[in-house]
Amino acid sequence: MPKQIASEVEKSLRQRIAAGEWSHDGQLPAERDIAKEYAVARNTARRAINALVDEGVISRHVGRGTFVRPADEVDMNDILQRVTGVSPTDMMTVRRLVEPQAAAIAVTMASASDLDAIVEAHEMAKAERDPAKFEYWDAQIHHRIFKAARNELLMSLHDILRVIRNRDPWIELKRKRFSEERRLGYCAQHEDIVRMLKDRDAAGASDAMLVHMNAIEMNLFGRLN
Amino acid sequence: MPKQIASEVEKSLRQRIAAGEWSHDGQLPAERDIAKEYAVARNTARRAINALVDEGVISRHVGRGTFVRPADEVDMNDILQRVTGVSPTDMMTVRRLVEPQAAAIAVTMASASDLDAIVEAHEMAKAERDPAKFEYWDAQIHHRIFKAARNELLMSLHDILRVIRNRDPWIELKRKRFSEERRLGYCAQHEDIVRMLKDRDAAGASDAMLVHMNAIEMNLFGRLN
DNA sequence: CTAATATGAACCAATGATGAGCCAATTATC
DNA sequence: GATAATTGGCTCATCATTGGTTCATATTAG
Repeated sequence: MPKQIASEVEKSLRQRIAAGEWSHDGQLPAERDIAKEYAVARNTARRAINALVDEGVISRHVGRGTFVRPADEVDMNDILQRVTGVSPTDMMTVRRLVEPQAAAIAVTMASASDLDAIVEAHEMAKAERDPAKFEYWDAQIHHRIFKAARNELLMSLHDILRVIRNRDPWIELKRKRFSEERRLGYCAQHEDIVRMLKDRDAAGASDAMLVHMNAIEMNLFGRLN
Repeated sequence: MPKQIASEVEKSLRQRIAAGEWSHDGQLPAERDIAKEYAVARNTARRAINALVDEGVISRHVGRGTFVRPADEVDMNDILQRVTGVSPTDMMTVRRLVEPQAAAIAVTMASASDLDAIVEAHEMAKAERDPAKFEYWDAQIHHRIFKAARNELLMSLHDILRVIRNRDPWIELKRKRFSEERRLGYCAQHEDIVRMLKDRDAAGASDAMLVHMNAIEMNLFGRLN
Protein backbone atom coordinates (compact mmCIF):
# COMPACT_ATOMS: atom_id res chain seq x y z
CA MET A 1 0.00 0.00 0.00
CA PRO A 2 1.12 3.52 -0.67
CA LYS A 3 1.83 5.84 2.19
CA GLN A 4 -1.27 6.99 4.06
CA ILE A 5 -0.64 10.64 3.43
CA ALA A 6 -4.26 11.59 3.92
CA SER A 7 -4.46 10.22 7.42
CA GLU A 8 -1.18 11.91 8.31
CA VAL A 9 -2.62 15.22 7.25
CA GLU A 10 -5.83 14.42 9.08
CA LYS A 11 -3.94 13.74 12.29
CA SER A 12 -1.99 16.96 11.96
CA LEU A 13 -5.10 19.01 11.32
CA ARG A 14 -6.89 17.47 14.25
CA GLN A 15 -4.02 18.48 16.52
CA ARG A 16 -3.88 22.00 15.20
CA ILE A 17 -7.61 22.43 15.65
CA ALA A 18 -7.43 21.09 19.19
CA ALA A 19 -4.55 23.48 19.86
CA GLY A 20 -6.85 26.30 18.93
CA GLU A 21 -4.84 27.49 15.98
CA TRP A 22 -7.96 28.75 14.23
CA SER A 23 -10.16 29.44 17.20
CA HIS A 24 -10.01 33.17 16.49
CA ASP A 25 -12.70 33.25 13.87
CA GLY A 26 -13.00 29.52 13.49
CA GLN A 27 -12.11 29.56 9.84
CA LEU A 28 -9.57 27.14 8.42
CA PRO A 29 -7.54 27.93 5.31
CA ALA A 30 -9.08 27.03 1.98
CA GLU A 31 -8.79 23.46 0.82
CA ARG A 32 -6.36 24.52 -1.88
CA ASP A 33 -4.15 26.33 0.61
CA ILE A 34 -4.06 23.42 3.01
CA ALA A 35 -3.03 21.20 0.15
CA LYS A 36 -0.29 23.64 -0.75
CA GLU A 37 0.88 23.94 2.84
CA TYR A 38 1.24 20.18 3.23
CA ALA A 39 2.54 19.88 -0.33
CA VAL A 40 -0.06 17.31 -1.26
CA ALA A 41 -2.69 17.14 -3.96
CA ARG A 42 -5.93 18.93 -3.31
CA ASN A 43 -7.86 15.67 -3.32
CA THR A 44 -5.60 14.27 -0.63
CA ALA A 45 -6.04 17.27 1.62
CA ARG A 46 -9.70 16.99 0.80
CA ARG A 47 -9.94 13.44 2.07
CA ALA A 48 -8.25 14.40 5.30
CA ILE A 49 -10.63 17.30 5.75
CA ASN A 50 -13.63 15.16 4.89
CA ALA A 51 -12.68 12.71 7.60
CA LEU A 52 -12.83 15.54 10.12
CA VAL A 53 -16.17 16.67 8.74
CA ASP A 54 -17.51 13.14 9.19
CA GLU A 55 -16.29 13.23 12.76
CA GLY A 56 -18.20 16.44 13.25
CA VAL A 57 -15.09 18.38 14.21
CA ILE A 58 -15.47 20.90 11.41
CA SER A 59 -18.09 22.01 8.93
CA ARG A 60 -17.74 23.33 5.40
CA HIS A 61 -19.78 25.62 3.20
CA VAL A 62 -19.35 26.15 -0.51
CA GLY A 63 -18.19 29.64 -1.27
CA ARG A 64 -17.55 30.45 2.38
CA GLY A 65 -14.94 28.10 3.69
CA THR A 66 -14.25 25.49 6.34
CA PHE A 67 -14.96 26.22 9.96
CA VAL A 68 -14.29 24.69 13.34
CA ARG A 69 -17.61 23.47 14.59
CA PRO A 70 -18.80 25.60 17.46
CA ALA A 71 -20.31 23.60 20.29
CA ASP A 72 -23.99 23.95 19.49
CA GLU A 73 -26.22 24.86 22.35
CA VAL A 74 -29.91 25.14 21.62
CA ASP A 75 -31.06 27.26 24.48
CA MET A 76 -32.73 30.39 25.69
CA ASN A 77 -30.52 32.68 23.63
CA ASP A 78 -31.73 31.15 20.39
CA ILE A 79 -35.32 31.51 21.50
CA LEU A 80 -34.87 35.15 22.43
CA GLN A 81 -33.16 35.75 19.12
CA ARG A 82 -36.12 34.32 17.27
CA VAL A 83 -38.57 36.18 19.42
CA THR A 84 -37.30 39.60 18.45
CA GLY A 85 -38.43 39.16 14.87
CA VAL A 86 -42.06 38.27 15.33
CA SER A 87 -44.76 40.02 13.39
CA PRO A 88 -46.96 42.73 14.89
CA THR A 89 -50.07 40.60 14.42
CA ASP A 90 -48.55 37.68 16.31
CA MET A 91 -47.53 40.09 19.00
CA MET A 92 -50.98 41.58 19.35
CA THR A 93 -52.56 38.16 19.52
CA VAL A 94 -50.33 37.32 22.45
CA ARG A 95 -50.94 40.64 24.16
CA ARG A 96 -54.68 40.18 23.83
CA LEU A 97 -54.25 36.76 25.31
CA VAL A 98 -52.02 37.68 28.22
CA GLU A 99 -52.79 41.20 29.31
CA PRO A 100 -56.44 40.81 30.29
CA GLN A 101 -55.58 37.82 32.42
CA ALA A 102 -52.65 39.61 33.96
CA ALA A 103 -55.03 42.39 34.91
CA ALA A 104 -57.36 39.85 36.48
CA ILE A 105 -54.54 38.38 38.52
CA ALA A 106 -53.38 41.83 39.50
CA VAL A 107 -56.84 42.44 40.94
CA THR A 108 -56.32 39.70 43.47
CA MET A 109 -52.62 40.17 44.09
CA ALA A 110 -52.05 43.91 44.05
CA SER A 111 -51.11 45.74 47.21
CA ALA A 112 -52.35 49.25 47.87
CA SER A 113 -49.01 50.69 46.84
CA ASP A 114 -49.08 48.66 43.64
CA LEU A 115 -52.39 50.30 42.82
CA ASP A 116 -51.01 53.70 43.72
CA ALA A 117 -48.14 53.19 41.32
CA ILE A 118 -50.55 52.25 38.55
CA VAL A 119 -52.71 55.26 39.23
CA GLU A 120 -49.66 57.50 39.22
CA ALA A 121 -48.58 56.25 35.80
CA HIS A 122 -52.11 56.75 34.53
CA GLU A 123 -52.18 60.34 35.79
CA MET A 124 -48.83 61.06 34.20
CA ALA A 125 -50.03 59.64 30.89
CA LYS A 126 -53.19 61.71 31.02
CA ALA A 127 -51.19 64.87 31.60
CA GLU A 128 -48.69 64.19 28.85
CA ARG A 129 -49.36 65.33 25.30
CA ASP A 130 -45.94 64.69 23.82
CA PRO A 131 -46.28 61.40 21.93
CA ALA A 132 -42.95 59.97 23.05
CA LYS A 133 -43.52 60.73 26.71
CA PHE A 134 -47.10 59.57 26.59
CA GLU A 135 -45.80 56.37 25.07
CA TYR A 136 -43.48 55.96 28.03
CA TRP A 137 -46.16 56.39 30.66
CA ASP A 138 -48.54 54.22 28.69
CA ALA A 139 -45.95 51.46 28.81
CA GLN A 140 -45.46 52.13 32.50
CA ILE A 141 -49.14 51.56 33.20
CA HIS A 142 -49.04 48.16 31.62
CA HIS A 143 -45.74 47.34 33.22
CA ARG A 144 -46.99 48.24 36.67
CA ILE A 145 -50.11 46.15 36.22
CA PHE A 146 -47.94 43.16 35.45
CA LYS A 147 -45.78 43.99 38.41
CA ALA A 148 -48.88 44.11 40.58
CA ALA A 149 -49.69 40.56 39.56
CA ARG A 150 -46.63 39.57 41.57
CA ASN A 151 -45.52 36.82 39.31
CA GLU A 152 -41.88 36.95 38.28
CA LEU A 153 -42.34 34.89 35.16
CA LEU A 154 -45.32 36.87 34.02
CA MET A 155 -43.36 40.07 34.46
CA SER A 156 -40.44 38.67 32.54
CA LEU A 157 -42.72 37.65 29.70
CA HIS A 158 -44.12 41.15 29.62
CA ASP A 159 -40.59 42.54 29.58
CA ILE A 160 -39.91 40.42 26.53
CA LEU A 161 -42.98 41.86 24.84
CA ARG A 162 -41.77 45.36 25.70
CA VAL A 163 -38.35 44.78 24.23
CA ILE A 164 -39.95 43.58 21.01
CA ARG A 165 -42.24 46.58 20.90
CA ASN A 166 -39.28 48.89 21.31
CA ARG A 167 -37.75 47.61 18.14
CA ASP A 168 -37.84 49.46 14.90
CA PRO A 169 -40.77 48.18 12.89
CA TRP A 170 -42.98 48.79 15.88
CA ILE A 171 -41.82 52.27 16.58
CA GLU A 172 -42.58 53.27 13.01
CA LEU A 173 -45.96 51.62 13.13
CA LYS A 174 -46.89 53.34 16.36
CA ARG A 175 -45.58 56.71 15.27
CA LYS A 176 -47.61 56.70 12.09
CA ARG A 177 -50.78 55.59 13.77
CA PHE A 178 -50.62 58.05 16.63
CA SER A 179 -53.08 60.87 16.97
CA GLU A 180 -54.48 63.03 19.75
CA GLU A 181 -57.82 61.37 19.31
CA ARG A 182 -56.32 57.97 19.85
CA ARG A 183 -54.37 59.19 22.84
CA LEU A 184 -57.61 60.27 24.46
CA GLY A 185 -59.19 56.94 23.63
CA TYR A 186 -56.35 55.11 25.28
CA CYS A 187 -56.58 57.30 28.34
CA ALA A 188 -60.29 56.58 28.69
CA GLN A 189 -59.63 52.85 28.41
CA HIS A 190 -56.85 53.08 30.97
CA GLU A 191 -59.27 54.89 33.23
CA ASP A 192 -61.70 51.97 33.02
CA ILE A 193 -58.97 49.47 33.75
CA VAL A 194 -57.71 51.40 36.73
CA ARG A 195 -61.21 51.74 38.14
CA MET A 196 -61.82 48.00 37.86
CA LEU A 197 -58.52 47.31 39.57
CA LYS A 198 -59.41 49.60 42.42
CA ASP A 199 -62.84 48.01 42.67
CA ARG A 200 -61.13 44.62 42.86
CA ASP A 201 -63.29 43.46 39.99
CA ALA A 202 -61.28 40.75 38.24
CA ALA A 203 -63.73 40.07 35.44
CA GLY A 204 -64.24 43.78 34.89
CA ALA A 205 -60.51 44.49 34.76
CA SER A 206 -60.00 41.66 32.33
CA ASP A 207 -62.80 42.90 30.11
CA ALA A 208 -61.59 46.49 30.23
CA MET A 209 -58.11 45.39 29.27
CA LEU A 210 -59.48 43.36 26.39
CA VAL A 211 -61.35 46.40 25.14
CA HIS A 212 -58.08 48.32 25.31
CA MET A 213 -56.21 45.62 23.42
CA ASN A 214 -58.84 45.58 20.71
CA ALA A 215 -58.61 49.33 20.39
CA ILE A 216 -54.84 49.16 19.99
CA GLU A 217 -55.19 46.45 17.38
CA MET A 218 -57.77 48.45 15.47
CA ASN A 219 -55.49 51.45 15.47
CA LEU A 220 -52.49 49.49 14.32
CA PHE A 221 -54.05 47.35 11.65
CA GLY A 222 -57.44 48.89 11.01
CA ARG A 223 -59.03 45.57 11.91
CA LEU A 224 -59.07 42.76 14.44
CA ASN A 225 -57.52 39.41 13.70
CA MET B 1 -9.42 41.10 3.51
CA PRO B 2 -10.62 38.86 0.79
CA LYS B 3 -13.40 37.21 2.73
CA GLN B 4 -16.05 38.00 5.29
CA ILE B 5 -15.47 41.70 4.94
CA ALA B 6 -18.99 42.53 6.01
CA SER B 7 -18.59 40.88 9.38
CA GLU B 8 -15.26 42.64 9.91
CA VAL B 9 -16.93 45.97 9.31
CA GLU B 10 -19.78 44.93 11.54
CA LYS B 11 -17.39 44.10 14.37
CA SER B 12 -15.60 47.41 13.97
CA LEU B 13 -18.82 49.39 13.98
CA ARG B 14 -20.08 47.58 17.03
CA GLN B 15 -16.91 48.52 18.89
CA ARG B 16 -17.08 52.13 17.83
CA ILE B 17 -20.70 52.38 18.89
CA ALA B 18 -19.91 50.82 22.24
CA ALA B 19 -17.02 53.26 22.62
CA GLY B 20 -19.54 56.05 22.28
CA GLU B 21 -18.04 57.52 19.15
CA TRP B 22 -21.42 58.77 18.00
CA SER B 23 -23.14 59.17 21.33
CA HIS B 24 -23.25 62.95 20.92
CA ASP B 25 -26.32 63.09 18.74
CA GLY B 26 -26.52 59.37 18.16
CA GLN B 27 -26.27 59.70 14.41
CA LEU B 28 -23.94 57.51 12.42
CA PRO B 29 -22.47 58.61 9.10
CA ALA B 30 -24.50 57.87 6.02
CA GLU B 31 -24.28 54.39 4.56
CA ARG B 32 -22.34 55.73 1.60
CA ASP B 33 -19.81 57.47 3.85
CA ILE B 34 -19.26 54.41 6.00
CA ALA B 35 -18.63 52.42 2.86
CA LYS B 36 -16.12 55.01 1.71
CA GLU B 37 -14.40 55.11 5.08
CA TYR B 38 -13.89 51.36 5.14
CA ALA B 39 -13.15 51.35 1.42
CA VAL B 40 -15.78 48.72 0.72
CA ALA B 41 -18.78 48.58 -1.57
CA ARG B 42 -21.91 50.20 -0.29
CA ASN B 43 -23.73 46.89 -0.27
CA THR B 44 -21.06 45.42 1.96
CA ALA B 45 -21.27 48.26 4.45
CA ARG B 46 -25.00 47.89 4.18
CA ARG B 47 -24.90 44.25 5.20
CA ALA B 48 -22.77 45.07 8.22
CA ILE B 49 -25.14 47.83 9.23
CA ASN B 50 -28.17 45.63 8.69
CA ALA B 51 -26.72 43.05 11.02
CA LEU B 52 -26.52 45.67 13.74
CA VAL B 53 -30.08 46.74 13.03
CA ASP B 54 -31.22 43.14 13.42
CA GLU B 55 -29.44 43.03 16.74
CA GLY B 56 -31.30 46.13 17.76
CA VAL B 57 -28.11 48.12 18.31
CA ILE B 58 -29.00 50.81 15.81
CA SER B 59 -32.03 51.98 13.88
CA ARG B 60 -32.35 53.52 10.44
CA HIS B 61 -34.83 55.79 8.78
CA VAL B 62 -35.02 56.60 5.10
CA GLY B 63 -34.13 60.20 4.45
CA ARG B 64 -33.01 60.79 8.04
CA GLY B 65 -30.11 58.54 8.73
CA THR B 66 -28.83 55.79 11.00
CA PHE B 67 -28.90 56.20 14.76
CA VAL B 68 -27.58 54.34 17.75
CA ARG B 69 -30.44 53.16 19.86
CA PRO B 70 -30.48 53.94 23.54
CA ALA B 71 -29.91 50.75 25.47
CA ASP B 72 -33.17 49.02 26.23
CA GLU B 73 -34.53 49.79 29.64
CA VAL B 74 -34.59 46.10 30.19
CA ASP B 75 -32.41 44.00 28.01
CA MET B 76 -32.78 40.43 27.06
CA ASN B 77 -29.87 39.25 29.17
CA ASP B 78 -31.42 40.52 32.36
CA ILE B 79 -34.69 38.90 31.44
CA LEU B 80 -32.95 35.66 30.72
CA GLN B 81 -31.25 35.81 34.08
CA ARG B 82 -34.50 36.39 35.92
CA VAL B 83 -36.54 33.96 33.92
CA THR B 84 -34.37 30.96 34.67
CA GLY B 85 -34.95 31.22 38.38
CA VAL B 86 -38.71 31.51 38.59
CA SER B 87 -40.63 29.45 41.07
CA PRO B 88 -42.77 26.47 40.08
CA THR B 89 -45.90 28.21 41.31
CA ASP B 90 -45.26 31.27 39.14
CA MET B 91 -44.64 28.95 36.25
CA MET B 92 -47.88 27.07 36.75
CA THR B 93 -49.82 30.31 37.02
CA VAL B 94 -48.51 31.34 33.65
CA ARG B 95 -49.15 27.95 32.11
CA ARG B 96 -52.71 28.01 33.38
CA LEU B 97 -53.07 31.43 31.87
CA VAL B 98 -51.56 30.72 28.49
CA GLU B 99 -52.16 27.10 27.58
CA PRO B 100 -55.96 27.09 27.57
CA GLN B 101 -56.00 30.12 25.32
CA ALA B 102 -53.38 28.64 23.07
CA ALA B 103 -55.61 25.61 22.70
CA ALA B 104 -58.52 27.87 21.83
CA ILE B 105 -56.48 29.59 19.15
CA ALA B 106 -55.25 26.26 17.85
CA VAL B 107 -58.87 25.28 17.34
CA THR B 108 -59.33 28.03 14.80
CA MET B 109 -55.87 27.94 13.23
CA ALA B 110 -54.90 24.29 13.08
CA SER B 111 -54.62 22.54 9.75
CA ALA B 112 -55.59 18.91 9.37
CA SER B 113 -51.96 17.87 9.49
CA ASP B 114 -51.42 19.92 12.64
CA LEU B 115 -54.21 17.93 14.24
CA ASP B 116 -52.73 14.69 12.97
CA ALA B 117 -49.43 15.57 14.58
CA ILE B 118 -51.13 16.25 17.90
CA VAL B 119 -53.07 13.01 17.74
CA GLU B 120 -49.88 11.15 16.93
CA ALA B 121 -48.10 12.54 19.97
CA HIS B 122 -51.10 11.66 22.11
CA GLU B 123 -51.11 8.10 20.83
CA MET B 124 -47.40 7.78 21.50
CA ALA B 125 -47.87 9.08 25.04
CA LYS B 126 -50.71 6.66 25.69
CA ALA B 127 -48.60 3.74 24.53
CA GLU B 128 -45.57 4.73 26.57
CA ARG B 129 -45.19 3.57 30.15
CA ASP B 130 -41.60 4.57 30.73
CA PRO B 131 -41.80 7.85 32.70
CA ALA B 132 -39.03 9.62 30.78
CA LYS B 133 -40.46 8.74 27.38
CA PHE B 134 -43.99 9.53 28.46
CA GLU B 135 -42.68 12.87 29.66
CA TYR B 136 -41.25 13.48 26.20
CA TRP B 137 -44.47 12.74 24.34
CA ASP B 138 -46.47 14.67 26.89
CA ALA B 139 -44.32 17.70 26.17
CA GLN B 140 -44.73 17.04 22.45
CA ILE B 141 -48.51 17.16 22.72
CA HIS B 142 -48.38 20.59 24.28
CA HIS B 143 -45.71 21.77 21.91
CA ARG B 144 -47.69 20.68 18.89
CA ILE B 145 -50.80 22.39 20.16
CA PHE B 146 -48.85 25.64 20.38
CA LYS B 147 -47.43 25.00 16.96
CA ALA B 148 -50.94 24.49 15.62
CA ALA B 149 -51.87 27.96 16.87
CA ARG B 150 -49.51 29.25 14.18
CA ASN B 151 -48.18 32.15 16.15
CA GLU B 152 -44.42 32.47 16.26
CA LEU B 153 -44.35 34.47 19.42
CA LEU B 154 -46.68 32.14 21.22
CA MET B 155 -44.50 29.23 20.23
CA SER B 156 -41.40 30.98 21.44
CA LEU B 157 -43.02 31.75 24.75
CA HIS B 158 -43.89 28.10 25.10
CA ASP B 159 -40.31 27.21 24.26
CA ILE B 160 -39.20 29.43 27.11
CA LEU B 161 -41.54 27.64 29.47
CA ARG B 162 -40.17 24.31 28.29
CA VAL B 163 -36.60 25.33 28.87
CA ILE B 164 -37.45 26.38 32.40
CA ARG B 165 -39.28 23.14 33.06
CA ASN B 166 -36.29 21.17 31.87
CA ARG B 167 -34.10 22.69 34.52
CA ASP B 168 -32.97 20.65 37.48
CA PRO B 169 -35.36 21.60 40.27
CA TRP B 170 -38.30 20.83 38.02
CA ILE B 171 -37.10 17.45 36.95
CA GLU B 172 -36.84 16.39 40.55
CA LEU B 173 -40.27 17.73 41.33
CA LYS B 174 -41.82 15.95 38.42
CA ARG B 175 -40.03 12.67 39.10
CA LYS B 176 -41.16 12.51 42.69
CA ARG B 177 -44.74 13.26 41.82
CA PHE B 178 -45.03 10.79 39.00
CA SER B 179 -47.17 7.70 39.25
CA GLU B 180 -48.97 5.36 36.89
CA GLU B 181 -52.26 6.63 38.20
CA ARG B 182 -51.35 10.19 37.35
CA ARG B 183 -50.08 9.16 33.95
CA LEU B 184 -53.47 7.69 33.19
CA GLY B 185 -55.14 10.84 34.44
CA TYR B 186 -53.02 12.97 32.16
CA CYS B 187 -53.80 10.72 29.21
CA ALA B 188 -57.52 11.01 29.85
CA GLN B 189 -57.21 14.80 30.00
CA HIS B 190 -55.19 14.85 26.81
CA GLU B 191 -57.88 12.73 25.24
CA ASP B 192 -60.48 15.36 26.08
CA ILE B 193 -58.32 18.16 24.73
CA VAL B 194 -57.65 16.34 21.49
CA ARG B 195 -61.32 15.60 21.03
CA MET B 196 -62.27 19.24 21.48
CA LEU B 197 -59.61 20.28 19.00
CA LYS B 198 -60.93 17.84 16.45
CA ASP B 199 -64.46 19.03 17.10
CA ARG B 200 -63.24 22.60 16.54
CA ASP B 201 -64.72 23.56 19.88
CA ALA B 202 -62.66 26.52 21.11
CA ALA B 203 -64.36 26.96 24.46
CA GLY B 204 -64.30 23.23 25.04
CA ALA B 205 -60.62 22.93 24.21
CA SER B 206 -59.81 25.83 26.48
CA ASP B 207 -61.80 24.31 29.33
CA ALA B 208 -60.27 20.88 28.84
CA MET B 209 -56.80 22.38 28.89
CA LEU B 210 -57.61 24.28 32.07
CA VAL B 211 -58.75 21.07 33.71
CA HIS B 212 -55.45 19.52 32.69
CA MET B 213 -53.45 22.44 34.06
CA ASN B 214 -55.31 22.25 37.36
CA ALA B 215 -54.61 18.53 37.55
CA ILE B 216 -50.91 19.13 37.00
CA GLU B 217 -50.88 21.82 39.62
CA MET B 218 -52.66 19.58 42.12
CA ASN B 219 -50.15 16.84 41.50
CA LEU B 220 -47.19 19.14 41.90
CA PHE B 221 -48.27 21.13 44.90
CA GLY B 222 -51.21 19.24 46.36
CA ARG B 223 -53.30 22.37 45.94
CA LEU B 224 -54.29 25.12 43.54
CA ASN B 225 -53.01 28.66 43.85
C1' DC C 1 1.26 -7.90 -11.26
C1' DT C 2 -2.62 -5.91 -8.58
C1' DA C 3 -5.11 -3.00 -5.81
C1' DA C 4 -5.30 0.86 -3.16
C1' DT C 5 -3.80 5.45 -2.84
C1' DA C 6 -2.00 9.89 -4.52
C1' DT C 7 -1.80 13.22 -8.08
C1' DG C 8 -3.09 16.99 -11.10
C1' DA C 9 -6.31 18.96 -13.87
C1' DA C 10 -10.72 20.50 -15.26
C1' DC C 11 -15.34 22.00 -14.49
C1' DC C 12 -19.52 22.99 -11.47
C1' DA C 13 -22.18 25.47 -7.87
C1' DA C 14 -22.69 28.37 -3.87
C1' DT C 15 -21.33 32.43 -1.56
C1' DG C 16 -19.74 37.04 -0.91
C1' DA C 17 -17.95 41.42 -2.62
C1' DT C 18 -18.38 44.94 -5.94
C1' DG C 19 -20.18 48.85 -8.52
C1' DA C 20 -23.83 50.91 -10.66
C1' DG C 21 -28.41 52.47 -11.00
C1' DC C 22 -33.01 53.70 -9.57
C1' DC C 23 -36.71 54.36 -6.08
C1' DA C 24 -38.97 56.37 -1.90
C1' DA C 25 -39.02 58.81 2.38
C1' DT C 26 -37.34 62.65 4.77
C1' DT C 27 -35.23 67.00 5.43
C1' DA C 28 -33.48 71.43 4.00
C1' DT C 29 -33.97 75.35 1.07
C1' DC C 30 -36.09 78.73 -1.57
C1' DG D 1 -46.09 75.32 -0.67
C1' DA D 2 -42.84 73.75 -4.18
C1' DT D 3 -38.27 72.10 -5.16
C1' DA D 4 -33.82 70.16 -4.44
C1' DA D 5 -30.62 67.50 -1.70
C1' DT D 6 -29.86 63.78 1.37
C1' DT D 7 -30.47 59.16 2.89
C1' DG D 8 -31.83 54.51 3.28
C1' DG D 9 -34.20 50.52 0.35
C1' DC D 10 -33.65 47.60 -3.37
C1' DT D 11 -32.09 45.16 -7.68
C1' DC D 12 -28.95 43.70 -11.08
C1' DA D 13 -24.85 42.01 -13.50
C1' DT D 14 -20.17 40.72 -12.69
C1' DC D 15 -16.17 38.81 -10.55
C1' DA D 16 -13.33 36.22 -7.15
C1' DT D 17 -13.19 32.71 -3.80
C1' DT D 18 -14.30 28.23 -2.17
C1' DG D 19 -15.99 23.72 -1.62
C1' DG D 20 -18.08 19.64 -4.68
C1' DT D 21 -17.11 16.38 -8.18
C1' DT D 22 -15.06 13.65 -11.73
C1' DC D 23 -11.41 11.57 -14.36
C1' DA D 24 -7.12 10.06 -16.30
C1' DT D 25 -2.67 8.98 -14.73
C1' DA D 26 1.21 8.04 -11.61
C1' DT D 27 2.98 5.78 -7.44
C1' DT D 28 3.66 2.30 -4.07
C1' DA D 29 2.74 -1.44 -0.80
C1' DG D 30 1.62 -6.32 -0.82
